Amino acid sequence: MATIKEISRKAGVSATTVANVIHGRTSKVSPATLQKVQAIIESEKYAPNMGAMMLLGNNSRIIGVIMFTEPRHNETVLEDPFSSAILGAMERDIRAAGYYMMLYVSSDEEEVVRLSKAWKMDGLILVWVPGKICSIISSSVDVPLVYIDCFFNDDDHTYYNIGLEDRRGGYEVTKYLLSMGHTNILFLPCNPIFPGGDSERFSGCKEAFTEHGLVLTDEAKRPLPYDRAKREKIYLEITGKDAGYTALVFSSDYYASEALTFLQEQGINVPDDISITGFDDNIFSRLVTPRLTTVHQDSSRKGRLAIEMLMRLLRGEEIEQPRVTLPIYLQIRDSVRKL
Amino acid sequence: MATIKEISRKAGVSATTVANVIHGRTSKVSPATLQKVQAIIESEKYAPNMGAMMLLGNNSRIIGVIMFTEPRHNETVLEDPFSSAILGAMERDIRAAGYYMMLYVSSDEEEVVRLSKAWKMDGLILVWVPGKICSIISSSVDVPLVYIDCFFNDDDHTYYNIGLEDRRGGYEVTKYLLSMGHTNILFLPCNPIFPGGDSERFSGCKEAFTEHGLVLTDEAKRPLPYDRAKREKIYLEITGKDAGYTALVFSSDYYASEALTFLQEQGINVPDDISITGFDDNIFSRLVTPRLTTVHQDSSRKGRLAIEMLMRLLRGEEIEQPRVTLPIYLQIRDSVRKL
DNA sequence: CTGTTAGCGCATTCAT
DNA sequence: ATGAATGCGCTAACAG
Repeated sequence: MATIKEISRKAGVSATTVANVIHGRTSKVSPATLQKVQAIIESEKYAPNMGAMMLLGNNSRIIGVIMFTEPRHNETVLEDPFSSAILGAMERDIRAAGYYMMLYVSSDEEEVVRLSKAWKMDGLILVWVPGKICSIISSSVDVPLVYIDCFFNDDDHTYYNIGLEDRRGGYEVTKYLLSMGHTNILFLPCNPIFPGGDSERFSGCKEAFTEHGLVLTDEAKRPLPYDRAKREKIYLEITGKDAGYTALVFSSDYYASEALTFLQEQGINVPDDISITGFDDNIFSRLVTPRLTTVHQDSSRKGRLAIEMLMRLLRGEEIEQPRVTLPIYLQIRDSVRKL
Repeated sequence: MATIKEISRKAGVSATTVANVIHGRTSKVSPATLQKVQAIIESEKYAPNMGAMMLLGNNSRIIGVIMFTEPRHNETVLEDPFSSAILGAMERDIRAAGYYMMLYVSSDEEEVVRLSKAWKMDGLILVWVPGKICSIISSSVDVPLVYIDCFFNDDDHTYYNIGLEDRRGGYEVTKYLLSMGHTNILFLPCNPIFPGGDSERFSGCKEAFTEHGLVLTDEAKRPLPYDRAKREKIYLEITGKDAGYTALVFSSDYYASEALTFLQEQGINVPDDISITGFDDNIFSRLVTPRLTTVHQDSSRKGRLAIEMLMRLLRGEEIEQPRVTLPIYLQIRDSVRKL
């Protein structure tokens, strides 16, 4: 509430002197005044008006964190431990760097652009933005931008992205399934939340089949709806005898765990009746019984690296590697049966 | 980037006219000018400078969401589905109401006060703030404040809080355990994240014992440390024969699931060797085997109600019930054995 | 060492 | 119907 002007009035000095004290320019202030002014600043609990700062410097120290997801899915998106881990890591590092975090869930690029301008954001983190939209945002926003798990179609801009070996993830898990004798698999992406990554992962699956002398068609891909009841219907359908699948390849531990638990409750045994694999290797995969065989990724590291890169960009440092691809590895547990 | 002034220059009109167009005061602008100005606003992608707004109106449309937790715990706090659910709900409703969400994890009340002033926040949501600190914050901040899961010591202020029947939660679960023959129980709070609620829950446990003609002493309370390895040591220790406990009463599904899974891996069977109960009834409780008997609460509703109350306060509406206590119920599943 | 001033972008009041 | 002027809080350049 207290402004510099008020403090200067109370101290009987000019606003500049107060500003000098605040900014530690002690050489420009006499010790006596310094003491007096500091005391008042303390007692008045002075806090700079960020609005004035924004007006002045054209920046705000706000980092916008945009989860690019459909509104209807909002309530759930933060509930996936994958999002939470990224978010938690980013919040901590943004704060540690002396910035402020504004969190926004939206799938409207115009809104994102407007937001970043209105708040004079110093930088943006964008999660799960479809390729075409990345280029729109990149060309409309003129502050540092770091994407997480995005895939780009053009090379007009230098995109900074923290990604993952998605393709290799799909490849490794499928290769493993093939080695266990599974040739009838179904890939279940969490469409449309993460389109780019899922198609990469599916490509990896196909690659493993090809290498094995087999073919995996697009028929082997079944996107999961947002509605839980609908998903459960699908789980039953695809585990029926007619379907003939021996393994379900999920694109997240979240849905894999959900399916595993649901199926067991329905008397369908995992992995005896059907094998299941996940993706992420988050806490869910260790909680369920049987524990999930899954593809490991370090999601909180994604958040950390994204902020680290953004801070580098803010300092104007050179980025030697604008596109980071974090490694995955196959975490074999107990949810796949050898045929 | 484009300012009103720039637009007015391009349109060859005054800034006031542009402002009139922006604010829909069409009666004060001729149709021709309106058209022309609107076109330029559109093409320039005008976005108001929130800094100027803050300076002008002394408010910012920012809602601060403060998770009051120790720094070292930061990375984990958002990973508990309980936090995520609240957070997801709040983000959505804050955005829907045309406000912006600034997320901050801190356990420094001075920092919180400074933050709220610096950003001229319109309102604050405070989660898990210890009682003494609530009164400090409430007296230092002069915008609407809604607490979540906080407990207050004084009555100097009108506190707005979205709470839970914590005591009854502890009571119900303990009564159930007693009815199943368990008289040697250990309560495991997630100290010190949630001090008020945990002591309420423990009081409920004691109450059930008293009602049953028994006494539960403070010995039956064992706070869990942040470090996972240390927790696992505790899990082993308290399930040893020397300890003699027949049931572990956790204060969150998060730790209950962790313990359950860990113990099963160590060859300690749940519920045959030891019974376990959780608290929250989140997704974890349905994922583990055996499924957790737990105390149900609707955490996303907590978030929704908090924002709803804050919006009422912002509109200056009367709040008939400043302290909401959401109901719990006992969700019986399979993690407790009848002795 | 200390004070004065201009200007950042905007809404508002008061002219014209 | 349109425009000019003011001030919100702050910093930096400049003047004393």
